[in-house]
Amino acid sequence: MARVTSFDIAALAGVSQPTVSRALSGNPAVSAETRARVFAAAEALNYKVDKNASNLRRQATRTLALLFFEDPAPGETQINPFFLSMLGAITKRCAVAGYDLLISFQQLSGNWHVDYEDARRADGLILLGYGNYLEYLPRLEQLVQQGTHFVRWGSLRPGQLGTTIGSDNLGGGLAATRHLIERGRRRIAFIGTANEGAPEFLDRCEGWRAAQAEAGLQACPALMRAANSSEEEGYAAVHDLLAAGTPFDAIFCVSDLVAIGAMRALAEAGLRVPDDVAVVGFDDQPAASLTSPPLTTVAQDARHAGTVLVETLLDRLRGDIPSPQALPARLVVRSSS
Amino acid sequence: MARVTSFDIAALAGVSQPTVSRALSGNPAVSAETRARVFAAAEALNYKVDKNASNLRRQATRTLALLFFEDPAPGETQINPFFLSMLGAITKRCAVAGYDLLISFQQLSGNWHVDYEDARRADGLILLGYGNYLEYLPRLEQLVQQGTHFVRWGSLRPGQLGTTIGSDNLGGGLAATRHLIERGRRRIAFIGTANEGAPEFLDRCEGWRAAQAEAGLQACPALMRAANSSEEEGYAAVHDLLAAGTPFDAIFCVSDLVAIGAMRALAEAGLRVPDDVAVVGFDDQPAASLTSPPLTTVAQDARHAGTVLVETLLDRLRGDIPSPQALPARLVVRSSS
DNA sequence: CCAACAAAGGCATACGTATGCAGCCAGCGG
DNA sequence: CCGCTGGCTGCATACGTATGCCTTTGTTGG
Repeated sequence: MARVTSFDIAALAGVSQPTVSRALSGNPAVSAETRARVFAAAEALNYKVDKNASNLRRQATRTLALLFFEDPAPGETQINPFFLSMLGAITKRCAVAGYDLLISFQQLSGNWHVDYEDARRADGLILLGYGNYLEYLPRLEQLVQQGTHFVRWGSLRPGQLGTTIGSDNLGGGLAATRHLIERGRRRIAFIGTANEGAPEFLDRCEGWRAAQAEAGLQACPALMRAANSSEEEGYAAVHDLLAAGTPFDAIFCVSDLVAIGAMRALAEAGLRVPDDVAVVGFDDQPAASLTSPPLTTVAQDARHAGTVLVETLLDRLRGDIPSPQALPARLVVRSSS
Repeated sequence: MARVTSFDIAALAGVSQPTVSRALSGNPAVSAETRARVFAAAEALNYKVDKNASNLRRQATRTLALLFFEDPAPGETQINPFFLSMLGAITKRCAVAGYDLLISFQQLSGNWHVDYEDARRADGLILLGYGNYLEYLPRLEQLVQQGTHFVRWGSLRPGQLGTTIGSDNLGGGLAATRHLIERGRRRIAFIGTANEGAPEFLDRCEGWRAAQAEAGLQACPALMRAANSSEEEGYAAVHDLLAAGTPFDAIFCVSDLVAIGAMRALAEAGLRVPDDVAVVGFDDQPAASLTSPPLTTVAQDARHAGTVLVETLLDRLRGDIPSPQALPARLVVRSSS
């Protein structure tokens, strides 16, 4: 069963191969009746354009590549559900726009695989993932000079390459902490890594600080503990916090997973949520509504985020220069606060 | 900045373009020193093969396509974490094998997009997802005749196209139910859709039935309720079960999400888990260990499953005909039973 | 009635690679 | 010394499409 090519269509429709190409791509120089004949022939033979040939000729790929940067933590096997939901939305939006999506996982700890390989296969790149993959951005600079566009998910900072889309992490941190203050909490702990290696977390931390300043309170350094996005680290952090003895009546965690670990540590210590300690998370992952008590958290809309990422990238491909965009982070109040 | 082609490498290395091609693809007819010169030149110019041209010439794509069939349930936006973990493993395994992965979401309810389009872009297909996408398999038959190979994740039944890989659903159902019987439960409910539209669930149901038969018990139809894989349906099913009045002391649920919903319904009715009613789920999703009490469940190793899928497909591409394979489903006992 | 012009479609070609085939040269046996 | 073999490389070409350019035909205005 030989391949069906545009020459076959041409023969069947009684026209030349170039006319087939023009007809199928909507070139207005083709008359309506010719176009109809071509379409009928293509339909009859179940013809599909060979994208390799088409892309080769046009020097474009109609493909976007998603580079997912994995957490370098060894043994880490779970992918954050947040990113996965995003992936679903990205995939769908690409399909709607007629773009293919190529997925590539990048190990931050290991070698850098992106270089020209991926760039040649795709018109644009979407950067996504854990950790501070920002340090790799300079290596993208040469790609940009070759005409590759990209967008990335992360923390909005000035002077970045490509276009950055991210949650309003500062606003989310503010909302969460204000909420705790409104509920009468005065000694609010912060659990999360707050350094340049995790810019989003740093922004959330800044919200925690600013909300307290607004209320005339002072963020207490003794109530900060580092934790990346895992339950174990959340557990360990609160365990440590309790051992240190500084009193606190609320915890703002940088992610739901951390919050779940935190609640486990509190329960073990015989503390009640929210009576003794209120807990607020971040993400609104599915698990957040399943904890006991259900977790108050800051919701990020992963599907919307994915859609915006793709649309922004498509804008760039069209030549526009879209501005960075902060997506809303909305407080969802449940029973843990 | 013009593209770097194999002609540029040829010029720099002082050889012809075909020699470059041969050297880079490891053709043994190229002498070691020539090969070294070519590699050095390619390195110097940061040359990467143009896959469009390469694929066009070779009539192969070095690409696998993942067709994900979505639940037709309207408004369903969450992707099952199980599939998402699988996706991660699939992606990684493809990368290791030097294949690209193209991802395409298919709406069962809507149009069928696979046809020749995807097939032309990929050497092989991986079918994955919810619902009974089996009914679409006949449409793949013509693809198979065109030389496209595929593997699918699902329930192992004889006479299927491609190669099927799936969990040992029957064994998992057996293990879960035997466990409940060992713990002294005698009236075990089954929550899950048990019809041909969800073959995996049907297999799990069969395990439930068989384990009871082994113990001289009889599976009670009055203790069965339908539910697909959502918390709401699990909740509604148990709600309904309680209203019906038939007594029961255990529930085997087809998924963790259903089990979580079930536990919520039990809690609302004032029943204690596991004292009054034991609950067992299926999947061992991350959320399973976070419920209170932590959920006993049947674990499927999603990452392993993804790896096996890719390896099986690669076997097929090499011309082997791998057998269907049932992957172990292992009981994880926690406190809900 | 002819020139000028627009519409429609054909011709030729290029995109970058991989490969069948032929050629060249060195080595070796006769 | 010649012919043969085998290792290595170059030549020519094909993969299937898209597009610049030219030709053909029909139309219109002067």
